[in-house]
Amino acid sequence: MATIIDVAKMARVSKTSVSRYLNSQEQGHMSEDTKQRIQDAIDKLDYKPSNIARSLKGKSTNVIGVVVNDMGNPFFVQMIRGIEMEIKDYEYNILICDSYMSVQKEIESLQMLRQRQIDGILLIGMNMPVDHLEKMSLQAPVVLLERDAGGTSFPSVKIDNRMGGYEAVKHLIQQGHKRIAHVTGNMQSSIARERLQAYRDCMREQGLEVREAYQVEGRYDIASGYAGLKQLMELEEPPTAVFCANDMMAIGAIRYLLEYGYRIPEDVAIVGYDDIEVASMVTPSLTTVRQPILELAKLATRILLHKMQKVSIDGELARLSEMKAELIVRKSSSIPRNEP
Amino acid sequence: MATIIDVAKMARVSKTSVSRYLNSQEQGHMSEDTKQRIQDAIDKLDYKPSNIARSLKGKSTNVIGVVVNDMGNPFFVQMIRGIEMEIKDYEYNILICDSYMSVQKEIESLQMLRQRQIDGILLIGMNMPVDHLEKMSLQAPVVLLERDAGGTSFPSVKIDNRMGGYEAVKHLIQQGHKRIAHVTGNMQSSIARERLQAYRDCMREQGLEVREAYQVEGRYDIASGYAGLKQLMELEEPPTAVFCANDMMAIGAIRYLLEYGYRIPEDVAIVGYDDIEVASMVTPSLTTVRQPILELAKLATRILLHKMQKVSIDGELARLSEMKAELIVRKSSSIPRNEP
DNA sequence: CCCGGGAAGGGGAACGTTCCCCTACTTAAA
DNA sequence: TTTAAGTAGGGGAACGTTCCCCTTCCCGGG
Repeated sequence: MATIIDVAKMARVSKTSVSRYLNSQEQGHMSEDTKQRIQDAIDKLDYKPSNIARSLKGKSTNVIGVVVNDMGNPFFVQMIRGIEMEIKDYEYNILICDSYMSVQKEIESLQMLRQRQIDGILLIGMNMPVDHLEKMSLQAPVVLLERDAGGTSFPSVKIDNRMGGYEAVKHLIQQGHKRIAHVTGNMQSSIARERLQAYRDCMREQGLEVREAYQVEGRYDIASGYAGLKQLMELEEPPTAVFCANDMMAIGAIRYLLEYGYRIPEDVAIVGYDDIEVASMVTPSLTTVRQPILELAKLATRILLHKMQKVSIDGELARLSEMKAELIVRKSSSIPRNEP
Repeated sequence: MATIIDVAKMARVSKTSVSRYLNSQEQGHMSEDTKQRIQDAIDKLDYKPSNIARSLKGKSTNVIGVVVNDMGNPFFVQMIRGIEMEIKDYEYNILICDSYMSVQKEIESLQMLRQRQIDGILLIGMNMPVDHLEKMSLQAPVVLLERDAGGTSFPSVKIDNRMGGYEAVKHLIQQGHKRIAHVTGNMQSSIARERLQAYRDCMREQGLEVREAYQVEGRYDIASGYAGLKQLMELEEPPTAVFCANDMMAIGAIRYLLEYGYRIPEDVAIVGYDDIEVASMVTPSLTTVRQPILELAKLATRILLHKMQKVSIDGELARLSEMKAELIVRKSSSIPRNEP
């Protein structure tokens, strides 16, 4: 690999001049002839400045670290894509870590990012307690995605899970259901807790009984939705409707019900959460709560860029950290109206 | 951030000793007392060695660059996950670039990776011609995923697309279809070309006419499957079966057919490719060709690690670069046998 | 007493940049 | 003619490591 010194030698100038040529925007202090010689040398040697040396000298690495709670979850993976889209016009790149839903792994990833002197950190659906995060002295701005900031001052972009969950349950109640169950997400995650809370609040406020047996814990994947429904349907008094904390589990739930001969939504209605791309493609098509995933990821990224001083963001937007979710009613929950 | 010098000062030793303490495996040449003082200083200062400085001095950055052709494709994204899983026990991290199916972007990404002095490169479904890649003098080992190496010597791990495609089409023929169409992937990708070739070969070998009008080009996403079917069904003599080059397009195809009142598989049979997680969840469930995605990604990663001398791989495995695909017959293509 | 060698540890160059501060030359005003 | 300012360009320290090679000390054998 050619270095700046090789270029300088070939162009018969000092490395300072080469550096100036490369970095100086006004490019003053340099004759056309010199510039030409430098450019020729660069071309001939196929020289590219070393990012490593630059990072060592200056402050920034131009890398953004992304810690994803679970790469098995398409919802989270979609966010990575949103981040990529937002970032691609800056000179940043993304370093990815999967933390496999483990707090230990999260801590290790964060420590690694710190060692790499990353410029900014995006945490997707983190499990770790926020105050622990606060103590970690990671030397870079952090933005939380799909995780609330608790008492801390980390910016956090998420969807209003309360409202989304509330709407979902209310919709089921409006369909005439009374025995409504809930398959939660991984309870380490604050989103799961919020959706559960919304479920309980809505039930109570609408005058329905909140039964402990109707709340089963899942892990956001197809398998745990399947298992959750099995557990629920084997109860003495099984529910007639189930609100699943995400679409993957809802798909698993549908799977279980169809396998055991239940009709959806006549016997059991299902509502999911996320509106992943395939939600409208399964049978029956899935009633769910749509989240503006890409927009969410983009907003979070913009806030991070702002914190890193690369981009200014309008103050309004910076504070708007809760985005609205929208209930999408499809066939898994709504009985066609031509029945009584 | 504390540096090694701060630690050395606090422990009243030289930086050399601290470095020795950190890196030397035998840890000879050092008294217990000194070690203790160094460790205390490290703890007190919360010192972490700078990866950047290490990279500058030594050769390696411990980063693997992954260029993904299209992050919108869950099939590719799944591979990233496989890479993560394989890598997580080494000290490597993954830098991701989405090339948005553009050759230009691919080149830029590769150049960027070179500037960052990445240790190894994984190219997922690259569009660029391989000989162009060969000329690029990227200073790191490369492994191709889902892309054949053409005449070049790059290791390439992929699924035997010929066989998979052949099986898919043969299955349709066995179901009695004669007018079989094909929605291809992005024709810039070699996978798409191989699957098309398999389609044509199978048709010809089974004595069926290969019509140009029955070959429409898609872009691997739901929308282009939908559009492809529209185009096909508006022909004077529409096909009775369609082989789509991936599941996303097959889902789009199903979508179109259902929307326009066709029955699947009675009016039109559909076969996809990939067996993504939701293929069995759509209605009708999708006949498809299953690919061992995670295994594919893991194998490719192991080969790369091998090239980077970090792991030895048994020679057998290193050469086995084509993995077998398997046809999964579901309801989108097979007419229940109780009809005549 | 001298000497050799091993253990413990330190000094400083090198990695490839950037950037502060310096010099040399030119030109024009005083 | 001196001086001031502006233009073109260079020297070298610094960023935080690693690692080669050096010094010092101690101990045992002859």
